[in-house]
Amino acid sequence: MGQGKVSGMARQQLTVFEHILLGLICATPSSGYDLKRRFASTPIGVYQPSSGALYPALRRLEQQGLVQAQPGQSARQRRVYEPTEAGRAAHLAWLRMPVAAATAPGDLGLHLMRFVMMEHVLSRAEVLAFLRSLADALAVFVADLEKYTIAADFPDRHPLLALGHGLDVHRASLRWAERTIAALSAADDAPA
Amino acid sequence: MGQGKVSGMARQQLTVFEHILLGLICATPSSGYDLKRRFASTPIGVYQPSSGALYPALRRLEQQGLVQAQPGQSARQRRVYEPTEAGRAAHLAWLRMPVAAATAPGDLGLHLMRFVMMEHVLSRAEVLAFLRSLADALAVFVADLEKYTIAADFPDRHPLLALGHGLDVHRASLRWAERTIAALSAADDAPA
DNA sequence: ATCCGCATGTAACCCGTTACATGATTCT
DNA sequence: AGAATCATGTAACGGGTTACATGCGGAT
Repeated sequence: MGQGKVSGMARQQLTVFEHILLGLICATPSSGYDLKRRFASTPIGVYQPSSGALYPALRRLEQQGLVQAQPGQSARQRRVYEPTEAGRAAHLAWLRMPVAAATAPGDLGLHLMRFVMMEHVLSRAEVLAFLRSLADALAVFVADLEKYTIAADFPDRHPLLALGHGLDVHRASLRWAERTIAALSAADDAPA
Repeated sequence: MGQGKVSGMARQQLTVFEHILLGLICATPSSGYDLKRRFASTPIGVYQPSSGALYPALRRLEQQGLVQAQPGQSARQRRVYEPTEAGRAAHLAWLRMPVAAATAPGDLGLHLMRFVMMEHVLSRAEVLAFLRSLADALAVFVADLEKYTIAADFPDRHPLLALGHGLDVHRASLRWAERTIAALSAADDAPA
């Protein structure tokens, strides 16, 4: 999870958490508390960042010049952050990052997060290309796992069954990607 | 992931990683290097623990009296660990830990790991009960998510689509659990 | 005036990562 | 003997967790 020693000057390469915070701030300027509540109210409370993670991360983003506290506004007991130009650029670049086929299964949650944040930011063509490359990566993974599964010759049953679970789950992801491509391709506009 | 301040005396409550190491050692006594290779050769190299994680973790297990280096044996440049009685008991307790419905989706990988390690250690009845409770937890989660999904009224499309992915994936897990229950119930013995 | 919720922040701790260091074995 | 591999270990660093500290604001 950490990405190790870079030392010396300001570390580029944001953490996943930082990227997500930046994305949320790009969507709507927010204070730390706002972000906290947004995480809390998210469909099923997956991951509730602690204060000790949240505020330092915001400061790091600020120090790297990716976000800035809104100046005028009001009380000084509430720092509402908004993205800088550099911040928006970094966020955009993150959204556009290609899907690495090798790590796609492990990064699935991350890619889903990116998918959500892409809406209204990237073009439909870009979104479709993203989904296409995600589907391709999953297809390769599923194919490899299938090959491995039939070749495998375990003495025990549970390992093979567990492998089967991975296969099922990634096949479901793959089908979702295909279906979503179809859905987004079809809809030119939704009725009210 | 960490479980925070316990301070003072020997911290009980092993980390997931420690539990897995303990499980591997219970299955077959191993040195750190052995374990490393076992991780490496695992179906798809998911997670390759670093030396800096592995050896300290083994020492912690040793200090808590859960494993011990085989004494007689041979060279002192290769510590082969075997479980102590306390270690076996802790491993057993871990395998028998009930599936917490609230966290089951997030702990799915963990539960799969436990499922693999259960073979030949727990009775078939216990394994089936485990799978049953896992299936129940997933069913609840899926039902909740379905309810949430139809109730939800987002202005945007992507969040709903992403939610749909979660639904698909967990439905696949649920089906796997049901199917696996059936498979293990049916087989009294496999033909050669 | 006080009490409670908003809001930000900090200290101690834990553990994993990278990268490096260092013995022992084995092969040639 | 020297090289490659086996095998264990350590230091610096990053960042998340819990738990606590602290100020401001509005309600009673």
